[in-house]
Amino acid sequence: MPVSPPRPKGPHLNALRAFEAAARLGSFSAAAEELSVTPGAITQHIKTLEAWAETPLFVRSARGVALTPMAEALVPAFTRAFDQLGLAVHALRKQVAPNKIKLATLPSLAQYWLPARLGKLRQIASDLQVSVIALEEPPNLVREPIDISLFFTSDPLGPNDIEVLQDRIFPICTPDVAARLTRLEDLRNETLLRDSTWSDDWEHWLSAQTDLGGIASGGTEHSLFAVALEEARHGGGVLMAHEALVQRFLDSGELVRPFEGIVDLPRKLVLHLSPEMVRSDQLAQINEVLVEIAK
Amino acid sequence: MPVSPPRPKGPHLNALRAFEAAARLGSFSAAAEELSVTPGAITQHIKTLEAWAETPLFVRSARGVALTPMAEALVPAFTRAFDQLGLAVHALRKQVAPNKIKLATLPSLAQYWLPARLGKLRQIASDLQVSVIALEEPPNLVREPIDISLFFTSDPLGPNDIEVLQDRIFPICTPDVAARLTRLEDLRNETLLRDSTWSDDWEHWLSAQTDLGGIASGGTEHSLFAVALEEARHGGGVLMAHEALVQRFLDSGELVRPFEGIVDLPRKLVLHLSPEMVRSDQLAQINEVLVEIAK
DNA sequence: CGATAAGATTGAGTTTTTCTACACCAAAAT
DNA sequence: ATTTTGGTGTAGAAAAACTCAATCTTATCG
Repeated sequence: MPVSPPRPKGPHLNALRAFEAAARLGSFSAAAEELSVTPGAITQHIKTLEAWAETPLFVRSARGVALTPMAEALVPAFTRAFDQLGLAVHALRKQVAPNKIKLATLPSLAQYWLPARLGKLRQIASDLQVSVIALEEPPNLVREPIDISLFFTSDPLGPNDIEVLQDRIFPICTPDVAARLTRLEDLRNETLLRDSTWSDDWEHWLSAQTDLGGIASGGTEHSLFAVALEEARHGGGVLMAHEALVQRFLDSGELVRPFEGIVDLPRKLVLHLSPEMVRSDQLAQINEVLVEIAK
Repeated sequence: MPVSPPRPKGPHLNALRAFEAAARLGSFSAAAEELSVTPGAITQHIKTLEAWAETPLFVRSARGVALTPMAEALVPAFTRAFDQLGLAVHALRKQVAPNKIKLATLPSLAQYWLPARLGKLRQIASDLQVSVIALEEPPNLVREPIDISLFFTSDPLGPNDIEVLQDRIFPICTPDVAARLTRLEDLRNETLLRDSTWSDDWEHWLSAQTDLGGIASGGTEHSLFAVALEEARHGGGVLMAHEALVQRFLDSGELVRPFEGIVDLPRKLVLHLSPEMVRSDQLAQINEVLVEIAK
C-alpha cells in the first residue's frame, strides 16, 4: 500500500560533479586533478552517489575504473548540464568584471616568456587586468574560472585556439662549460640538467643527432625549469632548453649553445580562449592583445 | 606585474542553486521552501556567492528582494543549466529503476482519494511501484526526484498535464447534526469546521448562496483536513468538504449534506508529469495507468 | 497612530559534508 | 621480484551548510 515517505532528496551536486568528471576523464585520479582534490575524495563522492542511486556506476579493476553500460548512457546529459553551468559562471564573471582576465600557463612560461609580453600588453590595453596562474596541466576552460590558457600541445587546433610558436629544444650552458665541449661524446663528462615535466627532452635531442654516442640518460632532474636554469647559469651543467624560455639569456650572451643541433618537437605553444572570451563583444580588444602576446 | 595567485576556485554549486531558485522565484523564502531549507540558509548562500563575485546580486528592501539589473541578465543561463541537471538526474533515476514511480500530492488526497485508485492501479500494472509523498505545495518536477504530482490548480493546463476533476465544495455533517439544520441561519449555532489550507472555503460557499445571512466566519480551523473530517464524523460540527475527498462517506451514509448548494471552485485537480515521464518510452504503460487514476 | 505581518538578516551553535593523510591492496609493467 | 599505477578504507580535521531564535524594516490594517 502507498506509504508516505519523507520528501525525497536529490543527489548532492558535488557528487554529481565528481561523477561527471570521473566519467568524462575515465579515471578517478584525473577527476581528482581537475577538481583539485585528492583521489580519495572522488571515491567517496562516487560512493555516495551510487548509494543514492542504489546501483553501481563504475566497475572497478586494479588498473582503473570503467563506466557501467547504464551509466555510460547518462554521462552526456550530465556533461551538457555542467558545461552550461560553467558557461553561466563565465558569463557572471565577465559581467561583473569585464576587463579582469585570468591566464593560466606553465610556471616556466609565466616566469621566462610572459613577463616581457605582458609588459608590452599593459601599454596597449592599460585597462585590462591580466593575472597569471601557474599550473602544471592545462585547466578545463569551460569549468574553471579562467579565461585563457597557454600551454604546449600537439593536438590539432580548435576554433578558439591560436598558435603562438613551435616548441624547439637545444642544449645550453655557460661559455665556460661550452669551452670543454667539442664533440657530443664530451657530454658524458657533464651533468645533464633536465626539467621533470619534460624529462625525455635529452633523449629526443640526442636521438636526432646524426652521430649518436651512447650518452648516459642520467643527470640531475629538477621539478622546476627555473631551478635547472639557475644551475646552468652557475655553470653546473648542460641544460636542455626550450627556445622560448631562454632566448633572453642567449641574447645577453650569458648562456650559449655548445652544439648546432636544434630539434623541433611535434608540439606548439597554443593559446586557448574560453567560450565566454570568444562570445564576448570585447573580443576585438582582446584580439589586439592576443596578437601582441603572440608577437 | 603579473602575480601568480593560487588556482582560482569556482563558486559553490549549492550557492549557485540557491541563487537560481531565489532569482526564479523572486524571493528568498520561496527559494528556501523549494530547497526545503530555512530562509537564513538562502541568505547565507547568496552572501557567499556575492562575496565570490565581489558584487551584489540582489537589492534588498524590507518588502523583499529584487535582482540587480546585471544579475537579471544572468538568470536564464543558470536556470537552463539547472534544468538540464534536473533532467539528467531524472534520466538516471529512470534508468536505474524504470518502474519505481514517485507521486506527490496533498495529504488529504493521499489519504481519501488516492488509495482506492492506487489499489485498482496495482491490479492493472502490478510491476509498477508507486510511492506517494504527501506535500502541502506542488514540487518542481524538473528539479526534484518526483515523477508525478497531483494538486489543485487554476493555472491553464500545459502539455504534460492531465485534468482529473473539478474542485467542488459543499457542507457536510452527521445526520444528527443535519437534523438541526433547516435554514442557513441555523449554521450560526454550529461549529464551522475548516481546513487551514483552504480556510476561505466557507466564505466562498456562503457568498454563493442566494439568501446569505451574516454567518460568522469563525469556527475551528484544523491544519489537516483529516482532523477536521474526523471531528465532523463525531458530530463536532459542519465541515466544508471537497467532493473528491468525502464521496465515500456520503455513499455510506455516515455523512450527509444538510444543504443543497454545491459550489464549483475555479480550479481543477490536475496530474502533472515530469519531463522524463513524458520522454520515456514507458509512456504507453504509464498512460494506461494514468487513465485509471483519472477514472 | 500603534499593532501586526511579511521578508530578510544576524550570530551562535550544531550537524553534515567534504577533504586530507596515510596505510593498504591488487594488477600490470619493468 | 620489484616497482608503478590507480583505487579503497579509515580516522580525524576542516569547511560548508543548516537551524534556531532574536532582530530589523517597511507596508498594511484597524
